[in-house]
Amino acid sequence: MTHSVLDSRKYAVLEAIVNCYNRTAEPVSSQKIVRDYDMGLSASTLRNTMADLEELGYLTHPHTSAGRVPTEQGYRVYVDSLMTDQKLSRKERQFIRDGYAASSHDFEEIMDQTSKILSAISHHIGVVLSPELHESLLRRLELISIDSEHILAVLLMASGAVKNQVVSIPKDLSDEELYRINRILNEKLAGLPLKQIRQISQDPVKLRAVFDQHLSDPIATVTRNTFALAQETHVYIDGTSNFFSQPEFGEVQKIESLFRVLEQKEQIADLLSSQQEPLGIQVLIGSENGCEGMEMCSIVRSSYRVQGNQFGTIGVIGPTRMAYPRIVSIVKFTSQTISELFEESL
Amino acid sequence: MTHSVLDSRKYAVLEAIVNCYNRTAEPVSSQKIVRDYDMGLSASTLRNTMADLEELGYLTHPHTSAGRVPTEQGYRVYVDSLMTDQKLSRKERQFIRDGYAASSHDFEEIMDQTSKILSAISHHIGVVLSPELHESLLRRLELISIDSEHILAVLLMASGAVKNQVVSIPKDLSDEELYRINRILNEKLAGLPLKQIRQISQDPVKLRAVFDQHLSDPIATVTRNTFALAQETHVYIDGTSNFFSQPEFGEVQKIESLFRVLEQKEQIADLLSSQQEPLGIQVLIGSENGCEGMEMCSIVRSSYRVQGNQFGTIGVIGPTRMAYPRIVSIVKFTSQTISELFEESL
DNA sequence: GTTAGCACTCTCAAGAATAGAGTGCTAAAA
DNA sequence: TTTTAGCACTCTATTCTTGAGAGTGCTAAC
Repeated sequence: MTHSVLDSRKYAVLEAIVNCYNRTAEPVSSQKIVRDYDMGLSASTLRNTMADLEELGYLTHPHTSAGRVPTEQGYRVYVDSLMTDQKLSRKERQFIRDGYAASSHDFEEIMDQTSKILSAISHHIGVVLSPELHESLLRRLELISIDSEHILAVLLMASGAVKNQVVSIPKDLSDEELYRINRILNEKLAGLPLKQIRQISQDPVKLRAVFDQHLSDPIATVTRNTFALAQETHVYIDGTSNFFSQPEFGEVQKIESLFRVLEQKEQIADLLSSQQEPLGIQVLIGSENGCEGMEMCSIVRSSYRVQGNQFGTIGVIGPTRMAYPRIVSIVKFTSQTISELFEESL
Repeated sequence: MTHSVLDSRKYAVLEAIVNCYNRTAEPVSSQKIVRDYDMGLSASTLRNTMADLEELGYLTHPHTSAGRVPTEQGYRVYVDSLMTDQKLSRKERQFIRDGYAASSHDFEEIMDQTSKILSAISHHIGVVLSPELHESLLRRLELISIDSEHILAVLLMASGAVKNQVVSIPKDLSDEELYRINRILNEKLAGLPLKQIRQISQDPVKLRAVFDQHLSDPIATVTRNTFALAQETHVYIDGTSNFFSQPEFGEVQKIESLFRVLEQKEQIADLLSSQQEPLGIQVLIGSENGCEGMEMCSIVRSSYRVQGNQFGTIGVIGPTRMAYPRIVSIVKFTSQTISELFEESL
């Protein structure tokens, strides 16, 4: 086969080096390849090829007399066109499914469990970003009186997600009045996406259009306050301590910067959601993630479908030197599984 | 003043050493004390006293020609009878109050915010354990239909805590029937502690006694399933990365064992709740916490009152060498503040 | 185009030497 | 009897050196 830039030997050597480096975490020498991979070439020839690959930017040298290490660019080529799909074993697939069998129908529990499954099976960090609520369809709304000035609004989404929100109310509302408002809100708003409801709630004209003769001052206020909620997604992380067993994180300062980032949930949320197209799987290698302190990490992420056109993201964060084929398969299969899970719960 | 075991000079020296070591994280030499503390004694004399303190078990030697370091026993004496209260500055108190001013009435947000405040002001790890629900009084219960086989039960507690629970229902219940059950459950169960409700729900005799002529098969089932929830507390942790700046955690393996423990939320919950008496503040020094992997850490913890006789726990986890007086004040003040917060929200 | 051979470079581990910090002990001073 | 000065001794930490080993790059032969 012929490739655009490299001849097939260069590709083969690059693949071997990535492979070997991912196993050992140590620079790969020409001899090592001769011994471990039967390429029918001598060490000398390999050295020439390796020098070429280095010139092209796919490999580096830690120092003069060390073996070669793939660069980010090298990994990019590997991920894009070299690596072959690695099917998960029956056991692994079962492990993932079993993980969900144990958890209840509770939305948060499913999210949390997903991060645990991902980290347990990948031996890296598992992250889950809950879907943005604003694409979500409101299934049902329940208003519960707390005290004279507050109510608790429970928003049950079609996906099964539940959002509790303490809402200020303007003046004492009788229980009957509250109940009436509750009924009307459900009648008029259930089934609509949250985004649309928010637009309605902030626009007097639309409010009038939706509620018609039912519109009253209390209704307008309650609606506005209930749906003014900030855009909010939740991040679930598990397996952070897996990073300690990675040899390249032997020094504290390297691991420190990573952990400082991981504590910033918003950053992780951005990291997962930025430029993620629906249902695609995506690999961000090293500094491609654009996240300061995570230059030594790669991310394999995929969105999952909760319901309708509403998506969340799951991912695995590991060292740049990760077993991409395996991790990609894990993330792919898990996102499928979770999507099916939500589908059948409809 | 006279003490039981030690004369006042020994106490003074021990205090000076703890003080100095906590500042520098390095073994304290006799000369260092002469220079930094005006004790009116020569280095020689101090050396004698230090040797005595070592014999008594309050100090150790890393090696022959190094300064002294307090033992856990030494810290124990320091904490129990040596250290003096250190009032928080006006600024610090304001910082804590401001932290709550920003957060809404949402129960979870208050918990989360508390852990953030604790870690930010202490520069250690802030942990919060939500109160066990079973002591909590049920304020209101709301049943929301999900599908033909499930409903969502929303339990609003008197404390403001909210618990969402997906509940299986035996057969199709009409909306009217569900509404009726909801009304009856509220009528009969609101105001009771969850623990009692659980007992009732599992005992046919008690069920009959409470519900009287209203008791029906669906009511019994819904009640049983709704209140069968596992005992559940939530742990909120923030500031874990603060540990990286502690000099005694310069090696990866030391910090690794700590982080492995921190990822086990149940262990942290146990750690916080074991033998915690109401409203007392408590300091667990080093291995006293009985938590494998946390021998190098101390915990300052205190319970807070949410409502009635229902308590949660907050705490700060830091290195054994922590500024105990300051941290104790922080934990004490924060637990007061949070208790007041819940009191006024009643 | 491929390979063997070889000089060269760099790292890593082990050892040696040195400086410095701090103690413990002893004997003198208060 | 308590305190202090003096001094020998111990241990650490740093620096320098050395040697072995791994791996490359280049050159010349196949």
